[in-house]
Amino acid sequence: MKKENHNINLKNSNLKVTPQRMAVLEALNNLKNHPTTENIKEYVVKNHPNIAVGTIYKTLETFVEKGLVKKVKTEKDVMRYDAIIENHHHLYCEDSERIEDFFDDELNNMLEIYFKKKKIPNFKVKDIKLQIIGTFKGNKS
Amino acid sequence: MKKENHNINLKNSNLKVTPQRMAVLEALNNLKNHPTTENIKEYVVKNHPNIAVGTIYKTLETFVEKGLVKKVKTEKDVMRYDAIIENHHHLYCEDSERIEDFFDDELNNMLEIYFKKKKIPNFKVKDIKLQIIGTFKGNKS
DNA sequence: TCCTAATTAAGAATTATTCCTATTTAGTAA
DNA sequence: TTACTAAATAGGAATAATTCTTAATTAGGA
Repeated sequence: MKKENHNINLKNSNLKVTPQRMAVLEALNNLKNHPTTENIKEYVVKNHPNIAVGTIYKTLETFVEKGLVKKVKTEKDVMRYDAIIENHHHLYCEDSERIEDFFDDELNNMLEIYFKKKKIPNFKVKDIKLQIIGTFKGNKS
Repeated sequence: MKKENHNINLKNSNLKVTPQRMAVLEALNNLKNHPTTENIKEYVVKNHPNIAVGTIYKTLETFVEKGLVKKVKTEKDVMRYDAIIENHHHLYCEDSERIEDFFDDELNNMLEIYFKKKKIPNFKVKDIKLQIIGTFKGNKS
C-alpha cells in the first residue's frame, strides 16, 4: 500500500522508480517531526548501507524540484523537510526542536478574506504560512 | 547618533564595545533586505580588512544570543539576519531572493483575538509570524 | 596607570555538500 | 524475453562553509 503510493508519486513526476528513491521516501514517511538532512541520511544509510550519500542529497533535491517534499523554513541553521504537501502551518516549540503541522481551514479563510480586502502595496499575495511559536504542554520530547 | 545607538545596544547587553562589533553592527544597519552571512562578511572585510572572518561568525552568534539581531527563516539553505527586533512579518518574493518586512497592527490584533478564542490543544501560543509568499509588482530586484 | 577577564587574529581542522566520471539500471520497444 | 538508451548511481575527490585552538591584544574597571 505504502510502496504503491510511492510508485505512483514517482511515476506521476516522471521519475524512475529506483531502490534509492524508495529508500528516501521510506525515510521521509517513517521519520516524523520534519527530519533534517542528517536524519534522513542516517536512516537511509542504516537501512540500506550500500546507498551512496551523494545519491541521497541528489534524490532530496530532485524531490524538492518535483514538489514531492517541501523544505521547512526554520530559525536554526539546519534545513528540514516536510513530506506533507497539503496546505498547513507549523507549530514551533521554543524549548525543543519539535515542529508540528497545524491544519485550520477557518484560519485560512479568515486570512484569505483579510488579504483580499487589505491589499499590500506593490505585492501580490500567493500563499501565507504561519509560524506559530510557543510551547507544548505536558510531554517534553 | 547611529554610533551612539550601537554603544547603547552593546552596553545594555553587557558586551564590550569593540571595533569588530561596531563593524558588524554597521554592516547590519547598512545592508538592507536581510543580509546573508556572506553579505555581512563581505561588507565587514571590505571596510575593515584587518578583522578576522572567525570573529565575524562569533560576533553574529553573540548578537543572536543576546537578541540584538534575529535569524530569518528561509527556504533556501542560507541563513539571513534581521536587524529589526520589533514585531513584524515577512514578504517573500517567489521570483527573487527579496525579503521585505511587513508591519500590520490590525492583522496582529485579529490573530491575537482568533487564537485567544480558538485554542490549540496542548500548545501555548507565544508569538505568530507570517510568511507571506508572492511577487512584487513593478521593479524586479 | 595597571590589572584581568573578555575578545580577537590567524590559520588549522572539521564538517557538510557538491562535483566528476565510469558503471549500472529502469523503462521501453521490438 | 532481449536489447537498447537515457537516466540514475557509486565512490571518492574537491570545494565551501563554519568551527576550533591558542597566543596575543584590548576594553573597562579599580
